[in-house]
Amino acid sequence: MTSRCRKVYRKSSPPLARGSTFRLKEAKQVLAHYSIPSAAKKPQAVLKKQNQIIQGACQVFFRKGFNRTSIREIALASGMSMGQMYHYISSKDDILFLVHRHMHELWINHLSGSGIDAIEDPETRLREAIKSTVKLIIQHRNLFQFVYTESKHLAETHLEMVLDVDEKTTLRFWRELVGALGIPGFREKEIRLAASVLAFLNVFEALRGRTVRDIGREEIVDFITDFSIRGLGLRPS
Amino acid sequence: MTSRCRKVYRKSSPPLARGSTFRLKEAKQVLAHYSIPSAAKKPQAVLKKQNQIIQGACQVFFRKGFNRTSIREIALASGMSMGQMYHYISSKDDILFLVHRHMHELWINHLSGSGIDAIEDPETRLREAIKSTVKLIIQHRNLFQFVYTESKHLAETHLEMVLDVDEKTTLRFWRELVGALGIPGFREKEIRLAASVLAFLNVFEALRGRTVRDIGREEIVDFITDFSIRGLGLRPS
Amino acid sequence: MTSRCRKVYRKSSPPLARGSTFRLKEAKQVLAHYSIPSAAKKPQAVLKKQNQIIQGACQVFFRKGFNRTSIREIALASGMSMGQMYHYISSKDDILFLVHRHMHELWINHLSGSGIDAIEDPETRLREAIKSTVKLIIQHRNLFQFVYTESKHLAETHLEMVLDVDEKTTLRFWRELVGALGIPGFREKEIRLAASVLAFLNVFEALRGRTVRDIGREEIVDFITDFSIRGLGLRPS
Amino acid sequence: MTSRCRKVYRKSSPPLARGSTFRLKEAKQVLAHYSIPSAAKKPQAVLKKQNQIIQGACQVFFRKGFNRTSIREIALASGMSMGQMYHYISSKDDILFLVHRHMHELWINHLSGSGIDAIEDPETRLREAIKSTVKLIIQHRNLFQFVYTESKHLAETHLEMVLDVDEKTTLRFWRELVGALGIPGFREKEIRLAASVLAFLNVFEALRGRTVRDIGREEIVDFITDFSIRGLGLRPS
DNA sequence: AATGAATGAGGTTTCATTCAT
DNA sequence: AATGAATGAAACCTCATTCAT
Repeated sequence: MTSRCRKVYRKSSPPLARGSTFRLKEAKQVLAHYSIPSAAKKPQAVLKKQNQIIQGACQVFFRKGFNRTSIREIALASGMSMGQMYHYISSKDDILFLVHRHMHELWINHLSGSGIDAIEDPETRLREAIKSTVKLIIQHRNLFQFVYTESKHLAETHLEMVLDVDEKTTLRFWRELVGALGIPGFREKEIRLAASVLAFLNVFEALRGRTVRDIGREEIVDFITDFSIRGLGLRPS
Repeated sequence: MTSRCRKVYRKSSPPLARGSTFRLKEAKQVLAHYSIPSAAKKPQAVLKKQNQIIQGACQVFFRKGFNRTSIREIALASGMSMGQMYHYISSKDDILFLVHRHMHELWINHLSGSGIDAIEDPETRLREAIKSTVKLIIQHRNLFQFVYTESKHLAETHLEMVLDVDEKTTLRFWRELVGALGIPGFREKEIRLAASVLAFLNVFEALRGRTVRDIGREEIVDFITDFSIRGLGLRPS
Repeated sequence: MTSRCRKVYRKSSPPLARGSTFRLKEAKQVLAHYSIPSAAKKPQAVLKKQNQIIQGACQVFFRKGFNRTSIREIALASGMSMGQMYHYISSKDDILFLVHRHMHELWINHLSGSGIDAIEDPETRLREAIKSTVKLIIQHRNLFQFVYTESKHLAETHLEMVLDVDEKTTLRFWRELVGALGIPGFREKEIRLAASVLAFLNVFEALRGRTVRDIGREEIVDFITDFSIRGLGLRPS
Repeated sequence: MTSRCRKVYRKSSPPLARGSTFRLKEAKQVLAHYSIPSAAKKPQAVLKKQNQIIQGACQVFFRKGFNRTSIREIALASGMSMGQMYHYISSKDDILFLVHRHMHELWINHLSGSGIDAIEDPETRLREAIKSTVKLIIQHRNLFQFVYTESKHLAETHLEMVLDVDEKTTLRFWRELVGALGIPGFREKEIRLAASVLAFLNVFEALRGRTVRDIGREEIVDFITDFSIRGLGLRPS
């Protein structure tokens, strides 16, 4: 009753970069290892169609939430018949996972494009990463809000996968950045805790921004950035 | 299809304390103004039965989530027949609201009992409020996690009410505390933003603690407290 | 994928009478131990409604077979709504099992009523049992044909139960009768084999009678009876 | 809803050998007159591909039954694409018919190879035919079980054809053998009845052998053979 | 006040068959 | 001749809510 899913995912040994220099490129590689089984043969068609599904699903999901959205509605919004859709996915949960992965890709690509990895100074790098992330999340508020509140409805296998992705991309990314700061008194434990808290704070506007919707985006971005930096004991620029 | 609820709540003008001294007592009063319509006559019986429902519902909700839990299961866990339960509530959403209110009551009572209101020094008062709240939330992790992730599935009327309660108790409480600090450069906007962020950070462990479950509760409490205090630009004790 | 059923049956230690005198009464008791879980409370209502379902289901099953019959059709033929029907069963397979049990009950009651158990002479008793059984089966040709060809479509749990019932009523009954004959050279093995073959032959008309439908029932009954008796090496009356 | 099949078979007047000497050769000829329409041109390719389909289908059918097996699975097991498969058949029912015909061919070839037709003495010929048939059926238990229990799910046209084949090969074969015995009191009616019963008994192990699986094959073969011979009033060797 | 049976719309998923390439 | 993507009609089952007792 708990789980309605029967098929399992193929994750061919998702590699976890060891060492102190986890960067965005590696995060991308990690993502590539998680895929949804499909009856279709051509990988390219799969990618295209799954994107179509993601787009359609988001339209409805953001409005009604995961549970109140029926597969029929998703198919309609994606411009596919239900039969066709099930050619490219195997369950409703699969769609949620696709959206989840889409969110991660969006974030990674955004950061890659903003040249974070190239910044030398660890403190500046962290600040810019936060700022850039918060901006993105505010911009795609619906997506992040949806993913962060609905992922928990996934059934076992899918849930594990989602947590896995999170752990191996987001958390690892922040941990690396915090670790590079060399804050006195911060050992592995504190670093991980800080990384987790940073990742959490980033998503503030998407999850609880309702109450501060009258405040400008810029101000919120700056506030969260400064709050995070100061929270770590650093001095805001 | 979006909303299955037809009955509306009686909220007889929920009063919002004006002035600079919003305290926990007033939060309690606010809460008292939100109630669920029931076909039953005796108010006391209603209270008792509704508590029974809350207890039963939580047992199942925490395990299976709101949507996967059927009314029948809640009735069973509450030791009532379905017919009886519908005497004291009018819809499944009502139950979610009851749990929500229960969470708020728990928090207010907890803070009341810890003598926060009596602390003179604003900085100490804030620090203790945070610490006490984070402790409570970790202790009742399931409840807070459930409420914070499931509330958004409520249909219109119920959702408004939930947000209203939040606004008039939690947020107002933190705003008052932050406002009393007199941080330079903090006008109403910044104060509200800070209050929102604090309230959000408190709930970190319940929402994202999964990733730091190997770290001791005490350490997490202290970390969140210090992080919050520093984030506001204050000096941790 | 193989089994769609999740709920299991309560069989509270189905007793298997030991010793040489298994009779129809005991077969009845065995049957009573197999039941279908139902959300309903009053056992009497359950019995009545389940009978209603059996009657309705048979109307459609005999015409279209198990797989081609939808539950909607069964509900319709039973004069119930689908919701109501699912109050008294939990799956389509349950209905098939109910029909199976119904067939066994019919047979046991028929034999009970024909005074088989009272016949002293083992040979006469066997002959009469065969004759009586074959008659019944021809009379309820559709029912027996249906049960004997469709039972194998059941999923695991249900299939086991059906085989169990068969083993503990039908087969045991014939084994007892054959055993009482004291045929020279017949040890346990031969007795069980003979019992199985007899049970199989009885159902000839229902399964393959199509090809001899122009021949009178009486003649078929006599032919099968004599064939069976002679087959065992006995002398027909 | 009852029948999903639209295409009909070409049976160019299947000839029924008249006279008292129906033999296996003629049975083969009868079979040859039943075929499945195909869009393909070369008859030989059709035969080869259809055999491929039969082999693949059986793998899955025996495991999951007709209804639970999807066309896709059959195509996979046959090493064909779905499109290709539909070049050589026109419906799922066609496949069931192919398997049915395959079973008959197997049986006829088996008997042909065992020299039954050459045996002079009618009693010996019958005994050997039974023995040989039962052996074969036990050996190909899955096939015979499948065909005998699933054929009835066929839609009208196909069902008629299957019964036709049965009537014109199996039943006619046994009728001829029994007729040749010249049993006193056996007129056409009794002969046909006996033939039908013999054909039915042969298949005992495949249909109900589950209950005697601990007993050796040899013993079962001998038991069925002797039982049949005695049942006809003859003396076992 | 209380019971639990009844309703019926709606959910997700499967699959035989057709069709464009 | 061959591929496999696309269709769309059911299929089985669940459940919030109402109602007769």
